Amino acid sequence: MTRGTAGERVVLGDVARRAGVSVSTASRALAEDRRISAATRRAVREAATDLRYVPNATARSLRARRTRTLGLLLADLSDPVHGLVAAGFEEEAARSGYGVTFAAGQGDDARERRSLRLFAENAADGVAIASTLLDPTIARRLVPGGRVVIVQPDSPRLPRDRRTRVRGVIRTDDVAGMEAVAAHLVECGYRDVAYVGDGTRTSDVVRHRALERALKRGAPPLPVRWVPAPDAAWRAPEPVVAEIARSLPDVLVCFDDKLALSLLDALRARDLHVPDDVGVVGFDGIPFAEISNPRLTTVVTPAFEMGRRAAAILISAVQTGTMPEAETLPVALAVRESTRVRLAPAGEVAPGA
Amino acid sequence: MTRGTAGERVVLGDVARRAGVSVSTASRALAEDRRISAATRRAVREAATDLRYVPNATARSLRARRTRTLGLLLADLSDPVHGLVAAGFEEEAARSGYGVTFAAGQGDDARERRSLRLFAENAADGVAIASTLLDPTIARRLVPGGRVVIVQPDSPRLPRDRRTRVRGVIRTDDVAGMEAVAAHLVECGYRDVAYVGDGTRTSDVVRHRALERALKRGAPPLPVRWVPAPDAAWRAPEPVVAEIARSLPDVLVCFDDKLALSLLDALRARDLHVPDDVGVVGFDGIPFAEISNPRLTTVVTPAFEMGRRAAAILISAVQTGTMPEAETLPVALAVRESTRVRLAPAGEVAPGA
DNA sequence: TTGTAAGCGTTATCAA
DNA sequence: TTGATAACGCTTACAA
Repeated sequence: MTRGTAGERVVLGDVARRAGVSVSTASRALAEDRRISAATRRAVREAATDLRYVPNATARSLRARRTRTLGLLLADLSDPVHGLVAAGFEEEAARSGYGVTFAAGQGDDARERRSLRLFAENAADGVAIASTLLDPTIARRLVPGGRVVIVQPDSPRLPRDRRTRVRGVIRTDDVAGMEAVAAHLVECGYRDVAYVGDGTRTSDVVRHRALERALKRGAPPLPVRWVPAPDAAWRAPEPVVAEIARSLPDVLVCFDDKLALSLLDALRARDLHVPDDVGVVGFDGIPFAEISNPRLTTVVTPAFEMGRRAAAILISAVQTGTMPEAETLPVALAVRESTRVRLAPAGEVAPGA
Repeated sequence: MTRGTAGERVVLGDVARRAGVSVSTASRALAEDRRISAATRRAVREAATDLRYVPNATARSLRARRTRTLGLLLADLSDPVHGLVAAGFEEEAARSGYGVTFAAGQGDDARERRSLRLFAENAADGVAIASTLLDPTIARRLVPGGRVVIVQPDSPRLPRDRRTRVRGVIRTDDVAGMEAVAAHLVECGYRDVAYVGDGTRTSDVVRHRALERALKRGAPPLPVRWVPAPDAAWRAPEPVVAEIARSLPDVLVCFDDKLALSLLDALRARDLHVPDDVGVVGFDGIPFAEISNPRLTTVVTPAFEMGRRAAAILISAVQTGTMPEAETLPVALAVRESTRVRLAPAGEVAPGA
């Protein structure tokens, strides 16, 4: 028995020897190179199967100067939205034969930089960053080829308006989402609207402002109260609800579903009934928003699809060498049980007419 | 300017040249090798920083025959339990300087094998498999070193009893969990108990049987009805609830929280009130079980911790060469609102006395 | 159509 | 304490 048949690692040389050809022929044969005769190709394939040959991607990557690996950095893997983004990212990457290595930043700047460095050392062909506070410019610097796509950027440094053109950014159309929310609130006859959010994150500011603007454009124009809720408020919503209860608004528009659902629970603990005492609107459309009690009215965002697009864009960037322009994915308002028509019964009464 | 200062990739040779030493010295210096003088070490470090040198992990891995990378294969990344497992796994791996590459099997056998093969080609130092149907023996064969740890194995092929000793397996103490559930059910005075699950997955069978046995041991012994619910029933629970409604049990013990929560919603849609008309018990303790309405009584499992342990065990196996024995992590019953004392008011009446 | 040999960027062996 | 040099396993000019 030749070497390689035993416990030793089987390498291409072993396959070549068994097939009675040279290493280069074996290499080409396994790559289905047309220059190698069909017979030789089959012989090599068989030798490879017999020996249970597993190609060494490390050696291949070193030689080829590309790893067929994508890096994915996100804030928290256990978050439902991020889980969906990651799932979509992995699915698309796998479809194209790319591996995915991932890291969670946990909102810790040092950790995020360390992760990007790890991606760099491991020579990821591209990197996606989802919902982290990291400055995109810094992120691009930390990734050698600059092949970075940012999903739902939350850095305060990124231009907030829709006109500025950026490359390699994927976001949801939060403005349109909030416009739909505003229209729905008006339709329901809500007057005293409160927005609940932390007041600093980019996506929070974007959503908050979009809501304000849309409501200001109405007839009559409606103001929006702001109820501050720290970033982790969804883990301990009671203080926020206490603040809310001091002067109950008609409806609460929440930064995201996690917050909205936890508020639902905390409101119930205070015997405040949704939607009778107060309406609640979420943002994201996570699965549990569909089966909460009451079911949550929310803006459904395509989290899984964002992940897919991020991977697709990266792979295309790797292959073409140019990073596609920013994409904004559509969202949809799902009206459910946590909001309802308030004053007049639903009808032909044009609001403000 | 020497080569490497420009856009070209900076390699160790560039650092060595700038520091005025040889490549080998530079390599050792960056590895903080004691044999290199402190002065030289600092000089090399500085050169590296100046040039923004990023070591090439691919080359290092090729030479060192280990990648400092772990593979994680799970069924569905967007599932809350898996998300937590993944988060724990990544955290522990990162703590030890390991990267994590992951893949989702989506219950597709071919896809799972392909993922394991990808891990093999990329020479992951170890692989963790969570909640997949893959036969552990096959899994071990597909991973070169056999360094596999299986989290919550769901293969029908794995020995189900607690005596058999296996290596590299991490599971939760589902039997103890169901015993606690049984005790709670008895305490509540439930008589007509139904178990809802798909009837095939290992964890389903384990939980089902454990519940049956625990209830059979009571005084009086209680039987358990079985309500079949296909694997994906939580996406479309209506047919299951229809079946349940034909003859309403006192309490539903569900395979997992996802199923329990979706049943909660479907029951409500039918005007069946929980816990007044029927009690509901879940399993897993996912975050939303704490804030559902009613809040879900469930067996809380340490999903995040399972991920941590899996990574820790793998890393130790990589370093020591031996795979630690199976671990069973403790669970805890969380009694919440979806179950309640039924017949007699809560009191000193010993059940069955 | 196939073989020879160079080289990807490290680390480790052996000398000095 | 440091330096030359040979691997690691693969792909790809360049030859034949």
